[in-house]
Amino acid sequence: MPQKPARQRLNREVICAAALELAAESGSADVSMRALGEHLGVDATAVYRHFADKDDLMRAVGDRALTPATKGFATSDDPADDVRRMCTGIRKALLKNQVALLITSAGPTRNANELRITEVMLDAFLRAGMDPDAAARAYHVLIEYTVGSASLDAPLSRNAKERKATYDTWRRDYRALPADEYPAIHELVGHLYPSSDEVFSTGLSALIAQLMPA
Amino acid sequence: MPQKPARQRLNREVICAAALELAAESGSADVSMRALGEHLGVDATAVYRHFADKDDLMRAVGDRALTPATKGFATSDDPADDVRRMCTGIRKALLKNQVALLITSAGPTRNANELRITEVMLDAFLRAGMDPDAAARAYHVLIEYTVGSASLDAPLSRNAKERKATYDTWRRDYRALPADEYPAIHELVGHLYPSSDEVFSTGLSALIAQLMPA
DNA sequence: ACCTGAACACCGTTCAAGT
DNA sequence: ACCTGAACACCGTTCAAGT
Repeated sequence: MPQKPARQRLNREVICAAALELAAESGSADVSMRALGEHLGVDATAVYRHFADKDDLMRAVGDRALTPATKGFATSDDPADDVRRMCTGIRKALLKNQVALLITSAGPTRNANELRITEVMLDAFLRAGMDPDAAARAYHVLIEYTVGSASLDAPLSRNAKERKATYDTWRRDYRALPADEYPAIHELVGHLYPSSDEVFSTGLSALIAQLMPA
Repeated sequence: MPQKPARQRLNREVICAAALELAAESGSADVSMRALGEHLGVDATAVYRHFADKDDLMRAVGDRALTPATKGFATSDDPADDVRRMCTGIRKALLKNQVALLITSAGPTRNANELRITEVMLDAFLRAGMDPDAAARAYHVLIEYTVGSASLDAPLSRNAKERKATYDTWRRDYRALPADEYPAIHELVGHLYPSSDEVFSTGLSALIAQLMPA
């Protein structure tokens, strides 16, 4: 009678999936190799048979997290809207899996989803009639804004109630400042820290409006 | 005869200065407490008499690195230009000291320089005649863009020759892709990775032009 | 071919002890 | 009041050994 397979054979796919599970659970993509090994039911060092080092693994994990942004993305006849939807999808995927900071620190993943995103966005700029220099520049600006702001928003994005409490604390800190030294802060403190999704949307619209021809 | 003072008494100021020295030397703000102690000629754990933990220390270091951006900053009668100069100064200070990623991961420092920057920028938006909501939003967008893009540019910003080599490698990777699957990348590959300062400037101008009234 | 486990060279942080 | 040093509970990674 056949042995029941105690656990699945290790490969890059199941390792990345396990890392994303741990990241989603813990709220941080900073997963230790030992914790990852335990989650896989395997010695921590077994992962090194499939990835050169942790950096290599983290790049693969980061790219895998972007799958929802590329899977089923459909180009429309409105290039500006395509760019907007793609950037919004990237942000959503990064925040959901807590991998924005990971990608920011590990650098370009050069993996499948990242390449697809680049192709879709460059294609949209070309369809909008932009010249090559403007198209390349717009691509870099929008990627930096999208990934960069997700990195800054990530620590707060987990729990709505907790996030609101943090914002309240920060506003309280501002109100405690001497009003004569910080008059503008005192005047605007009630308006600071709106929803970070709204802030992102404001900047994204501004960049698209300014960088892409009407 | 008096003992010569073997080394300076420890305080927050000299500890931050030492951490910034180490960060500038190593090209990364990720300094270990043990390395910091050695640099100070002191046991690693002595730092804990002056900072609650490493996070507390890193926030102080991050804010201290922003000193050049606030020191001697003079408000003009052109609010848009004030915002532009402030954001450019922040970027320069972050990249010089390699502290962008540190601030991104540690969150707001709530220290003197950060508060000064907030006051100067909010004041500029008010002087530009913006309503409170638009002013607060513009502040968040510009800070996220400035700090976020510096975080992404930081790993590359150290050495011009090395940076160019990295860009060349990335362009080579793009050219190796199948042209039928990635036509837009192939068309634009020669224009990708312009100077990151130019990319930043493009985005900054676009945001200011769109968010601040003309 | 793939995984294990000991080992190495590190971490941040606590706490009793020194001065 | 301030610093030391041992100790604790971790890290990423290498490499010989197992199967």
